[in-house]
Amino acid sequence: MATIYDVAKAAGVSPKTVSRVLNGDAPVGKKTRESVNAAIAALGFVPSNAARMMRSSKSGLIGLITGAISMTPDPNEPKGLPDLLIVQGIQNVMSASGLTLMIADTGGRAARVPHLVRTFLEHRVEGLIYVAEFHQRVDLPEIPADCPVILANCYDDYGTSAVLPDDARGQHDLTARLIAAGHRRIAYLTLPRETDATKLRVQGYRRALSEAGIALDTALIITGFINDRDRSAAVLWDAIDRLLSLPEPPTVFCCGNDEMAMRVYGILRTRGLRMPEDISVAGYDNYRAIAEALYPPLTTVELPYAAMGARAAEWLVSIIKNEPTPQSNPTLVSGPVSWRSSVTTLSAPDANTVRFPTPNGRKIQ
Amino acid sequence: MATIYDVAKAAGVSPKTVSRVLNGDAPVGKKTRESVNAAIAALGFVPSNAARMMRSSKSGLIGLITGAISMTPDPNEPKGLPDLLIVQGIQNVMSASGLTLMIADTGGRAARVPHLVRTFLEHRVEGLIYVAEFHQRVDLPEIPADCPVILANCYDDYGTSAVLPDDARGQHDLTARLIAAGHRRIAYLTLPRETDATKLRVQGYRRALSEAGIALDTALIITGFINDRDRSAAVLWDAIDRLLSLPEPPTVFCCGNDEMAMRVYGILRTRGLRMPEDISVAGYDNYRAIAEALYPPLTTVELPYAAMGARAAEWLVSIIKNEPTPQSNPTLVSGPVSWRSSVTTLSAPDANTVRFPTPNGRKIQ
DNA sequence: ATGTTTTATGACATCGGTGTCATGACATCG
DNA sequence: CGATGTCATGACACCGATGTCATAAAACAT
Repeated sequence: MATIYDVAKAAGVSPKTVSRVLNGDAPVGKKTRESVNAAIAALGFVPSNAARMMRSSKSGLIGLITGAISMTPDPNEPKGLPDLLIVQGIQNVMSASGLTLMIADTGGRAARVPHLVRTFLEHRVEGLIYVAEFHQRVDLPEIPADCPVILANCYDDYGTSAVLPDDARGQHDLTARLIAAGHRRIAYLTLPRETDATKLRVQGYRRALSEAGIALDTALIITGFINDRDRSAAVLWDAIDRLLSLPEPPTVFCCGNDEMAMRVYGILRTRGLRMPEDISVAGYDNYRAIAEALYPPLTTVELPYAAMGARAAEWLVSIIKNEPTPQSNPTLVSGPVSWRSSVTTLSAPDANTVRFPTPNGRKIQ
Repeated sequence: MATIYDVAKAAGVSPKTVSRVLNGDAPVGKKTRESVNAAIAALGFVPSNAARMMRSSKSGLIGLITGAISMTPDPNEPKGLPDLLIVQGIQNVMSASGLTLMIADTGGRAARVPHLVRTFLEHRVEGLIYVAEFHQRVDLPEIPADCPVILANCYDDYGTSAVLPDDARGQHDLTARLIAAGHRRIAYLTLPRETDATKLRVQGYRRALSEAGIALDTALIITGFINDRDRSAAVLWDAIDRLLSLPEPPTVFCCGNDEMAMRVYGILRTRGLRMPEDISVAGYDNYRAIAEALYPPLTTVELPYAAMGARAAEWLVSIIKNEPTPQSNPTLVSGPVSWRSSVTTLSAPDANTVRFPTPNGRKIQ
């Protein structure tokens, strides 16, 4: 690869003059500039970032660590991919700020994180963002204080800057909308109960009920997904059966995510129930490949991944540029309810009885 | 940030000795090593990659350009994300080879590619991989011959090394399996006809029919998806209606991808048809979040994204290491058919009549 | 004891750019 | 016309590692 010296020799000038042409930081004679540019083109010269960095000690690099790209050990399991939208949101802000994003992937092994952090520090990144695949607590290795860190979709015990989804508000808003649509018996099929998202969403669910003066019936809250692949399907079937056989069954099923909602569609159909006439379903995530393509399209809550990414990136950029950062920590980002036709409006308060299907399906709506 | 000179001073040795401790390339006295390590720890010293690179002119970096992370202008549209599995496949191979992967994203704008290539060249990457979001022809800016390039999921007109999915074989194998299961009237709802994937898959479909001695009925091949968001849904409804009203309607619908299959499920259900008793459905991609969660689970063809990524990465690594590369160009990678219960086996050859649903749904299988 | 390795360490140049300062050629001004 | 200022350019040091070579001390062989 040609160097600035090669270019200088070819153009018959000093290396410093070539540098000036490259950076435009001092006036250069027109003829000189032309011959330098000709030499650069002829030699295919591209300046070395490493050499530049040596002097300036400004790398222009931001390190991003994520498990998103290869989260699961199973190579063909793209679940959880929506959180890549966080990366997209970050990317947009960074390229607008003239910073280069280096993305590294844990390959699903948390043990690789220290190594990745180390590699980034060797590259003298000016900041680090850690993106988690779901709302969770994390524990990163120690990072020098002069390298600012932002956690996206996760938080730690040391008060590191964090951007999180406002799960409590999301589930609250959805539940409030369901209540406004006339629903009173609202089932909630949760993700694993120990997750932060579930704890917060249950809080939101309860708050919405209490604001509407509806008594909480804990029988309506059931875990609908567990991390055991083999048993998870059975758990969901069982949860739905229990809910449907309640003396006063629910009129709507809220699901921990859109994929669960899709499974619920299938299960309810085998029970002879039609959506949304017989029973309503709502999801969470607004995972559009599912929510829009399902029939009927799914009412769900948007997990504002792209916005979270953008907020995290803006926060980091403002820290690097030494601008004031009015962010509260953690920063909560909320997403809107996406209202689609999987939820029906119950006009009469006594309408919440499960009706049985008519002989053959009809086109709905 | 501390330098090797700071460490040397703190440990009372020369910088070169610190370097030896860091790299272990020459014997160092035990006591000396200990005091150097202590100084490194005390100062939080991390060697600068830039300075290292200056001397060695080995960057250990691989550049990866993709539109996968932010493919769509619409910020919440994660369609097409499965191709990130290519990135995952690459990542695994690279980290095993001790190479650091720098990922850059086009942000959906092809015009950004030259800038990204330039940035990578400034970082002196030892190789480049371009990952396309779907099987397509591309046209990259010129890249110096000493920087090897691999195209993944795409190809160009200049004979650049390319790794592609074997679409013809995938659709052939699926069709052959359907024929073996007794199907004779096999509908094919394609992706846009001008795409490479569709052209190749139609070839595979036709070959499977001709191998089985079944006459081709072009009325069974209809475009089921167009890139116009507003009209695409109508196109699919219309295509299905036309197929169902044929004098001899199909017994199975092959779809251009799993998401289309999910939509087809919904449409067929509104027509009062049950899967798979009344009609079978097959997809393409093996997008598991959909294929496994749908009810009934979807028969589909795996698009071997992870394997393609791995092949591309291995190819690049062997070029960089100057090893012989027995790859043919393009390298075609094929994925297996994932046979699930959305396709029924037709025993009697006269069984291919559409039956109408029984009064209420039953649990299937 | 002397010669020969081996071990342990440092001095110094080098990689490819850029910052600092110096210099010569003009242009401008009082 | 001389003093001052601007323009265009080059010489040289420097950023932080590492390769090369030299050298002193210790270990080993004869």
